[in-house]
Amino acid sequence: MVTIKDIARESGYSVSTVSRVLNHRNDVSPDAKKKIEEVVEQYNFVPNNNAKRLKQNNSRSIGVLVKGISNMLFASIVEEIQQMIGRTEYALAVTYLDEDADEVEEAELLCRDRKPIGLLFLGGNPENFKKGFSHIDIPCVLVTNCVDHVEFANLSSVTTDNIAAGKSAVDALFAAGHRDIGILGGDIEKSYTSLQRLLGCKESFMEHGMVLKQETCYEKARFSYDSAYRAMGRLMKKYPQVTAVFAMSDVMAIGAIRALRDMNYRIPEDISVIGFDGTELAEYYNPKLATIKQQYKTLATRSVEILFAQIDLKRDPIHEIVPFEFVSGESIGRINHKEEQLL
Amino acid sequence: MVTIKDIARESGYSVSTVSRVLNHRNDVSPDAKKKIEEVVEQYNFVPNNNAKRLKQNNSRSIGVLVKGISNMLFASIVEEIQQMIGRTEYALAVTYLDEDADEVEEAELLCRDRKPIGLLFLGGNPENFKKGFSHIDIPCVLVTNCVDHVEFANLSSVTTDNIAAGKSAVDALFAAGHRDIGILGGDIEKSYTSLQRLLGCKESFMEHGMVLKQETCYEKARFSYDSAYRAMGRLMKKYPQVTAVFAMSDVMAIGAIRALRDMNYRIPEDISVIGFDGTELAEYYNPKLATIKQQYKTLATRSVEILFAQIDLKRDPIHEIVPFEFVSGESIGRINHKEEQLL
DNA sequence: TTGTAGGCGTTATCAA
DNA sequence: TTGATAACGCCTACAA
Repeated sequence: MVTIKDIARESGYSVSTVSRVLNHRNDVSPDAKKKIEEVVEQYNFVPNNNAKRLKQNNSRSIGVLVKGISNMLFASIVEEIQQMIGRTEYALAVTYLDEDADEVEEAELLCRDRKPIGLLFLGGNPENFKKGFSHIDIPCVLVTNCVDHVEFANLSSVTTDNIAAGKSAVDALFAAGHRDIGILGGDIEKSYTSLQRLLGCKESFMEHGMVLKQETCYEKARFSYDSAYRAMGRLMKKYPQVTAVFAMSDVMAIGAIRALRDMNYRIPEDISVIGFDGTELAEYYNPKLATIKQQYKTLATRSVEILFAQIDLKRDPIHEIVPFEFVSGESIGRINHKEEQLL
Repeated sequence: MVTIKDIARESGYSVSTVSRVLNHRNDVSPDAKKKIEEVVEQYNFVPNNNAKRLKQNNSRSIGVLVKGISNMLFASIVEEIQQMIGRTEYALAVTYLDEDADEVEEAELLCRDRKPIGLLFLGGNPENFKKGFSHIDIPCVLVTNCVDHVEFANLSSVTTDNIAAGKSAVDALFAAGHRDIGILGGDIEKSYTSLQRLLGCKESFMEHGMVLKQETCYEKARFSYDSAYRAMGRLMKKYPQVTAVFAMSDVMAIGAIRALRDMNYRIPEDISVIGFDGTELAEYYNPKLATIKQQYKTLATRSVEILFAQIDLKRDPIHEIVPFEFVSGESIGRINHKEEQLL
């Protein structure tokens, strides 16, 4: 392995001068710079990151922790972040975590290893933050989630208003004449986002003079096709009158639709379905999925802006709400057939 | 930051002994082990990976380079690999690369940084291997791709037979009576896989007494919904008689179907579509996608087995072909309406 | 502008 | 079974 010493020897300069050139510092003569760069090129030298990071205490990098690898919304957000950071001098260290990993613990490890100057969490469980976030002292932004009732001096958040969005989804179903509405969502004990969306649903029910009976109309699922497929089966069993379903992600919605079709229901003629997230897939699916679209570009942009405001401008953390958008799609129908059949 | 020295001081033992305990070695007295572990626990000490890797020359880890973050097939394979490696003493270092990154260059960096004892490439461009793979000297397996005409002493491959699979896809379309068959695939200059599948298509055409006219019936696209959507539009323009389409990934197939539906074609009544990969989405889509299913479990299992055979048993590299499976779905129809309309 | 030397936290070698 | 001590490759005072 060729090291900085080899480059020093071959170029005729000292290690320090080589190091200076490598780090683009300006206290080097043009001659030295040129010669050293030649040798670096010739030997195809790449500095050893481990040695570098062992010594340095601030790598000019920012870390991204993504919870859930096949989350299309997160994929879009990461892409956006990558483009933004790509234009700066900073490097990006993206780490993909399992859906039930402890992102805060992982963040601690990342900090030790890479010494990032800031962190972006895509998804995250407030419980984990309450438990371990105090160990982290660099500026952070929690994206698509917020931590209520707990304030940290270095933690901002950027999120869609999940309560309002959940309400909006169910409102759309009420507006189409539905009153027997089922809901497919995450485990509200663990997924704070699901809990908030459910609160929104309850609000909508109230506004329409009804009470949401959770035992009957809420069914728990993981955020995957087949888990939603099975959940939809269970929901149908315990709440057969259902004429409309709000699924808390587009993936869930698609799983539910397949389940319903396999039970010979037509979407939206027999049963209406609305999803959440507004991923690309929603507009490519048949029928086009009605959904609540999270503005992934805005989420990404604001997260990065807020992070840098904390880092460079030493701003206090803020908790920002990003607007969402109702996408009508083709999967919501006005209520009719089903009721007639039952009467 | 608490270091090994602190632990040494607090426990009353030397740095070396602490290091031994940390690395689970057995030349340590039970007393020392116990005491040191207590202190480690108490101080919540985690060794510094950078220092560790700087010093060590073989981390017990194996690296995985995944090309294309939102590739569902790869996601499934990674998951499978994770489960397999999870049962061993080895750690996994997964790196996600952009679709047009140079995976071999990245692999070199990974080797420097993490000193893995073996590498798994999910996807990869043979060109990159020809160019730079000679720099890499640890056992590697290229998954879902193979490198023809170039033999490296440390590179195995496990792949679906892309030629046969491509042929099989088009055979299915011929079998349903189609003769005007369009193809949506990657850039055959860059994507070796696409090239092979296209070769398979050509074979099928020949067997059916026809010649595949590439200029007319092949349209290039990226492996994304909207790129395939646009490509389908172009294909329709230059080859309006088309009655069936083979898309070289399920994602492409779905993009194509949306484009066709937007042009008021019904699938499969007017135009048939078959995809490739056999991802979960294929069975959740409407209509259920006909597709060529790659056996991701077998691909994963064999890759890992072959890698370890190279590492532990010093076996020579092998190039293995994994069977594929035709999934009929609901998106292929026998030819009828379209021809009638045209006559 | 350049060079020397010390140290980052760990592991490995060698003696004890 | 333990403990000094010398690396690993790089960065950074400090000196020249």
